Amino acid sequence: MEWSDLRIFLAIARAGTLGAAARSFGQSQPTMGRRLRALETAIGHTLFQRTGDGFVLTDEGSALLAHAERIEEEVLAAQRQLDGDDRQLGGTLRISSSDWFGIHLLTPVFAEFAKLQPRVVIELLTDHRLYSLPRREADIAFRITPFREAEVISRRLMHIEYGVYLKSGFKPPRAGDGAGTPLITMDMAFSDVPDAVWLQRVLPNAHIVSRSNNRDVQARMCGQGAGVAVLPRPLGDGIAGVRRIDLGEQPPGRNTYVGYHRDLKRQARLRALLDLVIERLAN
Amino acid sequence: MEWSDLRIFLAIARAGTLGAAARSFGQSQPTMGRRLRALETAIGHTLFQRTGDGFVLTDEGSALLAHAERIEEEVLAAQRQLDGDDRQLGGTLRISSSDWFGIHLLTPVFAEFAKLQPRVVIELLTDHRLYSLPRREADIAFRITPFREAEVISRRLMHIEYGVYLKSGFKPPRAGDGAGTPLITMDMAFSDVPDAVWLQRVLPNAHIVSRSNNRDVQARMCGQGAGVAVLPRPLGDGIAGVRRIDLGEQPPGRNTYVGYHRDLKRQARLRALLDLVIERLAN
DNA sequence: GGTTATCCATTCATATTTGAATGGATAAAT
DNA sequence: ATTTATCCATTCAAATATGAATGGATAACC
Repeated sequence: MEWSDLRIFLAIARAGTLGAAARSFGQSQPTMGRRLRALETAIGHTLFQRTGDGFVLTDEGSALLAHAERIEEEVLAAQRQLDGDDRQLGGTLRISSSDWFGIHLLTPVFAEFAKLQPRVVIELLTDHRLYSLPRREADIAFRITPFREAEVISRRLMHIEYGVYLKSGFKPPRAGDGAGTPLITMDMAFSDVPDAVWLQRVLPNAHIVSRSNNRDVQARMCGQGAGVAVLPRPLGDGIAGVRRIDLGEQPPGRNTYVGYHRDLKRQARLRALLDLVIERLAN
Repeated sequence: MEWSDLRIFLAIARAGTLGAAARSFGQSQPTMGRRLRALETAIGHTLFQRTGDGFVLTDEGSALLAHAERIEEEVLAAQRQLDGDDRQLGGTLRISSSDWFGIHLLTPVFAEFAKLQPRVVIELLTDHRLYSLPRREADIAFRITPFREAEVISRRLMHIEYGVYLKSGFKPPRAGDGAGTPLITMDMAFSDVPDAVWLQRVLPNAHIVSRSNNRDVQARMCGQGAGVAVLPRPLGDGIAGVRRIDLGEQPPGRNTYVGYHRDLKRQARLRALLDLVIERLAN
């Protein structure tokens, strides 16, 4: 049984004749007659009596009419819900990013977005797992490496400068040496990131006192006077009690990329959030 | 939007891949893919994310899934109801017949049918209107004239003999005369029915004292001694206190026909009732 | 690294559905 | 009685949907 034939049945029941139903439904009279016949055959019951004046519902037809009307209501409810979500940009967006990026750069933008689109729920995931966009583990991802997946649409979002930071009032280390200088750096798994490598090259005699995979942790240790740290400038410049020091050269910056799955290209809420992020952060 | 495509959507959501859905649904993979695309276009939302491992519901897809499942339940409820009506022979049957025929001949059969099929409600209409079968004013009609409508399926049901009746103990009139004999006969509109014409021919000098369109009224008057009446024998033979008299020749009998609309040919309850009526009454 | 299995998307031939045109039946108007 | 309008059913050509075959991509296994 074709569910769509129920819609034909509804139209005929309401119009009372095949011709009138055809005209209002936008399909030809013989087609509607045939599809009604197909429905009657599929369902095993005569739904109308055919007269010269039109079609009269049988008892079975009347019973089915009640069901068909409820089905129609459910279809319309579905359409209203989806239209409403679209127009009101309701729904959830799952975002993945690194921790400091999410905390310091994304939250202001998301707070602004929440005021603009109060019905969108943003779920920000900041652990180090690489969330799979194809598997819908995340809808939008911010990464420091370019996206390689074919089904991901991405762009470079911004360039982030890094800086070297030390607690205010502490004596800066000597560039090219660093003896006696405690370092705060990335954890072992990320010890090969460009800024960590750079720091050990510039202060070859310094010693590491603290490792973390969390930039905020590094920043807090630095602020407590534990040592020297390379931090993204958006983060470091905002930490109280630390200053940026000059070691004669700049640490390497990083690009940040944003990507989403191509199947969500036309999703209104994703587009709206992305537009705002780009407007506020892109450089 | 084709409602049937919702069924495709349901199958894919449940199977998780296009191929598996196609195999279980009995339609090819490309067709299901196309119909899903058509649905997504019609509804204006992406319902699945396509991955190498199969299809993953979007939020919109999940919302629609809930609606689609309710629609499916409604369709199945409709099918169960119609199947149940059919199997249990539930529903209404509207029957039209003349009054005495309904009262004396049909009621015993209908009482028996009610015991066999307690869920069928029989509505017996015995006024003189010619109920229209095409307009579903009646489902089955019993008439003394053959059915002429093209869409009506009919058959001769039985031959009914008529007899002349008089109160027991009264003196029979003289055939060919009837002077001084009161007659009980049909009303003016039906004064030309064969038995009424016959009675006046056989007793040309008799006088009419009572007319009625109701055979039971005629029989009751006869039983009260009001006069002579021609009655259908199934009726007259059952009246207490009257006897059938012989005027030298038999009054004309009548055939009774039964008809129903051809669109109801396969309706189970109609067939069942008709079979029982034929079994009990046909001659 | 090569092979196999599984996935979805696309192409092209075939099957099915659809609609314009026509015809028969009926009712209403003239 | 004839004409007109409206109804549904049927035929045949055109349009659309469908499925078999094929190809590209990915993951798992050897």
